[in-house]
Formats: sequence, C-alpha cells, structure tokens
Amino acid sequence: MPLEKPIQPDQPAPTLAEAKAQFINLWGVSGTSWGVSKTLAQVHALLLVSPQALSTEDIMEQLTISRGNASMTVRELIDWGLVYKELRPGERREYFVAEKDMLQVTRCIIAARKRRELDQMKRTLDQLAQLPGNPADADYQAFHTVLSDIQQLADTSDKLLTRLMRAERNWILDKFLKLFL
Amino acid sequence: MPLEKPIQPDQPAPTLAEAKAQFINLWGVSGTSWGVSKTLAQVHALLLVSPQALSTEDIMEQLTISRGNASMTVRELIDWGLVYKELRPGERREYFVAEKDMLQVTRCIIAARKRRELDQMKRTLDQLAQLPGNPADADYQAFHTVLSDIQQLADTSDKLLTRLMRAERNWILDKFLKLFL
DNA sequence: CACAAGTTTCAATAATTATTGAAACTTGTG
DNA sequence: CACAAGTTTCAATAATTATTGAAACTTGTG
Repeated sequence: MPLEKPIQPDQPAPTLAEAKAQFINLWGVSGTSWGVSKTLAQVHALLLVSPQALSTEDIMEQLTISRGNASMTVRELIDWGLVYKELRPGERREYFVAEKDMLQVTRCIIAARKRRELDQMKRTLDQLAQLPGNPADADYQAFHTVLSDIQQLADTSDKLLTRLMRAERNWILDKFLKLFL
Repeated sequence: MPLEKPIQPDQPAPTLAEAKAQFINLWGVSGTSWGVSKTLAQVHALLLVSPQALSTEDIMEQLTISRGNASMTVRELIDWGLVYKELRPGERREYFVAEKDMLQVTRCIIAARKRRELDQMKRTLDQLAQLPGNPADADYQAFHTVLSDIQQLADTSDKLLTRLMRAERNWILDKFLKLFL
C-alpha cells in the first residue's frame, strides 16, 4: 500500500523511494500487457532497483504480498534467468539479486517468450501440416498455402529471435541499427 | 462443439473440415499465450481458412459463440487491420474476409502489439525519467542508470519493430536473413 | 534425532477477464 | 414513418487466472 500511493513528501522533489515505487508500479502494469502476472513484474522491478539483495521476507513486506506468492514468483524469475540466489555463509535465509545488465535481461525475456509463444506453436503447426488430404482439391490446397505461409513466418521469426538473443551489445547498436535506420 | 472434437471420418485421412477445425483450435490456444482472447484468435483463424467471406451469423454458428461476442470480435479484428468488411450490393448483411497475405498479417500484429506493449511503457518511462532527485546520491544515480538502460532498450526495440513493419518481403527474406544467419 | 528457521505446496478464495443475451440502436425500403 | 433485418452495447454471469495462508516439507545444528 505505501508503494501504491506514496505520501506527500516534505520537499517538492519526489524522494528516491517514491520514484522507485512509481517504477515498480509501471513495471507491474506493463507486465500485465506483456502477459506475465503483475506480481512477477513487480518483484522483478523491486529487485532491479534494489542495490542490495533482498530476502523473501523483504519482498513480502515491500510489496505486501503473501509468503507463498513471493516464494513462487522468485522461483519463476530464477527460472527465467532474471534473478539469482545469493547465499550468505552462516545464514539460513536466502537472498535474491536481479540481473542488472539490461542486454542480458532482454535475452532472458526473448528466450522465455519464444519458448512460450513460438516453440509450442511450431510443434503443432508441423503436426498439422502433415495431416494428408486430397491434394487435388483446390480448397485443400488453399488451406495448405495458409498453413505453409504461417510455418515460414514462424521459422523466420524463430531465426530472427535466435539471432537477436545471441547478439552482442555492440552488434545491436552499431551494425544493426546504424545499418538499417 | 463439432469444431472441438470432429467425428471419426469414414476414410482414414482426415477431412478438410477436420484439419481446419484443428487449425482453428491451435490458433485459439496460441492466441491465449499471445495475450489475445481465444475467441479473437479463433475468429481470425476461421476467416483465414475460409475461401469465401463469412457473415456474423456464419461465425456464430461455426464457433458456437454469441452474437455479441462475434460482433465485438470481428470489429476488433477490423481495428487490427486483419479483417475487411465485404458489402454485397442489395444485401443488408455484412460479410467479412481475412487479410490472407501473411506478410501483411505480420505487420498488423507487430503494429498492434507495439501499440499495446511498448508505446504506453515508453510514455511512462519518459515521465519517470524526468522526476528529478538528488543527483549527488549514489543510490539515486544507480536508479537512474537502470531507468535509462531500460529507455534505451525500449527505443532500440521500437526502432527495430518499426523497421520490421516497413520491411518488404524480399528484404526480410534476402537481405536480412541471408546476411545474418 | 528434536528443534529452529526457514521454504514450498496446494486447496480455497479473490480478482480479473471473457462471454452471453436481451434491449437499444441503425439503416434501408414500401 | 413503420417495419424488417440486421448490428452494437452493456449489465449480469461464467470462466479463467492469480493470490492467500496454513500445512507440509527441508535443512542445518546442538
């Protein structure tokens, strides 16, 4: 709740905490239009703007979410490769840090979305394209044209995304953009 | 319902109708992982594999959805630029055809997703970056670094998507892929 | 092995999002 | 302008998805 509507500060300029809260809020909203849960995006944002590693307890407190939610969400972020566990010798409690290199973050996000949105579809398309039918039927041929156009498109996207994922920072900035824009 | 579980055909090979039904199903499932409603994706798929234009009535019937749903969904597809109205002289009823050129379809989808996912975020980011704070504070600077990294990333994505949208078929296939893969 | 300090799971519930369907609207025609 | 043949809107409801929180589990230590 303190993160949603920060109290009016004494000085006119917003405090750092407020700015962070707004950022977490923005990321949460954007997250839902990106197809991830609000909480996932918010935890990611919180860790991105935290200089130190945070514990599950910290995350629960700062975002006012339940322990279960925090635990599951952090685990998912680790799966995506966006967050790392930080273990402190002699402490039982686990701490979490976000990957701060935005290029790396982008790679993880592209990889995750590709897995979710593209790979499954390609598998099913391949299967569909195999269904044999009457090849003399004009209607059937039209259907197959649509199908193979989509397959080609999926393949092209796949290649493009794979390439982007492997891209180096300089490659993106220099070769790519300067060449094409 | 006939579209969900097609009855066993007499001949071993699947009928065209079955293959189409499976495609509509696939597209519907993929749609949800792409963040659009199942119905939107299904109506699009249905129109993609229909050689003739279909009326609202046809769509309702073939997908067993309500009139309201069919009406709203078709209107949204028209907004996206994926479907056109076809008016027949002397007829009150409206018919709908899908854009069949997959390159064009891709452009529409990229444009729509960019609008939804990127443009709003860029606007809010710009706003956030303006919030002034204490520039001497190291913590504050770290925050601003994250912010401007994200902005740069958003800008790069924006340019890349804009470029892709304008791309010609041959440009994509030849120059782009052959050069980079 | 008992306990403390944590983490994870998962059934119940809350929140969100999509869909229905009846009423309101639009448009062309006699 | 009344009516027929359609389309659109939108409040109510259904379906889906996210979240809670208590119970089960895990792990290290005396």
